[in-house]
Amino acid sequence: MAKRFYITTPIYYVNDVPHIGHAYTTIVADVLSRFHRQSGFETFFLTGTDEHGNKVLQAAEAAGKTPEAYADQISALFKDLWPQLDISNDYFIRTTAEKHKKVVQLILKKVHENGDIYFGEYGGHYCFGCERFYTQRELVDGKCPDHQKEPQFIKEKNYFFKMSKYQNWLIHHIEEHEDFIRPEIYRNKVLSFLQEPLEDLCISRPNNRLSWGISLPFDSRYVTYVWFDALINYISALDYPSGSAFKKFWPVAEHLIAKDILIPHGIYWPTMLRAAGIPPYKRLNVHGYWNIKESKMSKSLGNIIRPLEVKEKYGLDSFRYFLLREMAFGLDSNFSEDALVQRINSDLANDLGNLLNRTVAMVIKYFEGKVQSPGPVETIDEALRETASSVVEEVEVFMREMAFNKAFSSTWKLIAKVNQYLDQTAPWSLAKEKKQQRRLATVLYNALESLRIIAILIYPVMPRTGVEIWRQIDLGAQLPEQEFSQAKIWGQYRVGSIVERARTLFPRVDTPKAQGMDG
RNA sequence: GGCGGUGUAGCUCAGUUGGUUAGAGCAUACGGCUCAUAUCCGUAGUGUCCGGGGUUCGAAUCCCUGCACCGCCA
Repeated sequence: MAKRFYITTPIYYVNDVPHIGHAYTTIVADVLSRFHRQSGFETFFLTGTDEHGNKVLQAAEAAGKTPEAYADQISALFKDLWPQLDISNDYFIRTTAEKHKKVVQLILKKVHENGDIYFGEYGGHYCFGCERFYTQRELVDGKCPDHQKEPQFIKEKNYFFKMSKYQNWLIHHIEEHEDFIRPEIYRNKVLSFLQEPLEDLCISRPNNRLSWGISLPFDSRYVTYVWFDALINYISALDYPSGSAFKKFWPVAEHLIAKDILIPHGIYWPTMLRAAGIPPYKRLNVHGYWNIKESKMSKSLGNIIRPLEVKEKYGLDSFRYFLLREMAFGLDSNFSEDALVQRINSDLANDLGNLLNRTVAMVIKYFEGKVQSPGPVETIDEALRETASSVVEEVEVFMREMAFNKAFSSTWKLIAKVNQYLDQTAPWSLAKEKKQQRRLATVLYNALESLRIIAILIYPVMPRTGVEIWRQIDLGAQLPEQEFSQAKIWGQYRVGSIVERARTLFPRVDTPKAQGMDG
């Protein structure tokens, strides 16, 4: 059985510029992809942009552009951002791509022919800006909260998807598959949502009101609305129905989303797939929000965190590490520069960076940079090896569970253990005695070997740092191709390597109080 | 209004099925080392486990109730 892994991010809507939320989701997907590639999985990592709808059309008009040109421009903002955050996606899907539109129409046709799409009438308070209906309760002083305008009551005929027909099947499927939606709190939310009767889903808009969309194959007076367009990207990118990528990767599909789109992904999408005769995805992974200073991030509060600004100021790997270390997957977390600086100084500069630095410095000082072969194993060496081995095992389990905070806290147990090991074996004292040269060589070898392993463990989240550690300890640039299993085998580090003292891994951030980016 | 979540050390949080003196990291204080990015190692803490009531030999954990904050739904 081939080991395969398929991970998706949502496709991001192009009326918004990239912020920390987009960055987090995409970085998590990247870390998972790198980890699975390390673990020998054939991996497909998908991200992209959602480009239809009125908001895009209006923004295009405001900018004096065609919607095509405008979508190209904003889509490129995302596409160009990802390489700068070391995102290793295999494909970038756009909903305006021909291949996507074809699949959307194919699915619509299929579901329509199966009798699961019908024509009906719907009336309600409609906000043209949002291109959606509002309930009375959602309105603030009778006005749309986004546009501060009174919605109009309209009645119109539209196409509906018989979602209700698949409600029982879906409940059953979720109950049978414990891992279908995780963490559990989101699985429970979906199940409790399903306790009420599902309404059918309105899937069209008349094209005289919304022209920027994909035409219904069975009625050209309408375009499809939102979900039958956007969600289908996950299979159109794989060249559904006959593409080899679809056959290989769909059975192992895992989606990654923030909690705001739980219902579309947990309910609409599986029922759509069912109606189209496609098996459901394997798993939906749901994460929480990044709050800024205890409040929600929003344009109106002016507290948008821009990923490239953080990278510029603190470095990319630090940012990636912080995001994964600080958030318990599934829960909300707070982003603050103070917390980021604290992580950088204590975890990265003091613990990890300084460990590499002191180890390499001693090899240079005592052996002119050349790694000597180790001597007999002592009890304290054995304890270090055992810690390394148990940490590697824990990290593997935690990564599979998406418990990144635990995975890295575990990795840091090993880093602390090596610092402690150096303290207890005191190589600087051994260096003073001629007959302790072999013991000195052993201690330094063990520290370097630990660093080799640590680099493999941190590679998914901090690829640049991992590679830099390997370079400094003369293991070359092969870390990205290194199997995770190599972290499990002690003693891989080559005797005779020439270590190199290069740049500081993480400079300490000494500003007493960081400010500017979040306030 | 209905449902759900959260409330534990100064801060961020762990605490499995109820079981000894409630934990980790950071921050703080003191001590040690000097290879290292004034870094590292060790020691020390401090807690009305949101309030009240109950079950139990025993409750942060289970039940009831109140308060605060958050989310989803109507």
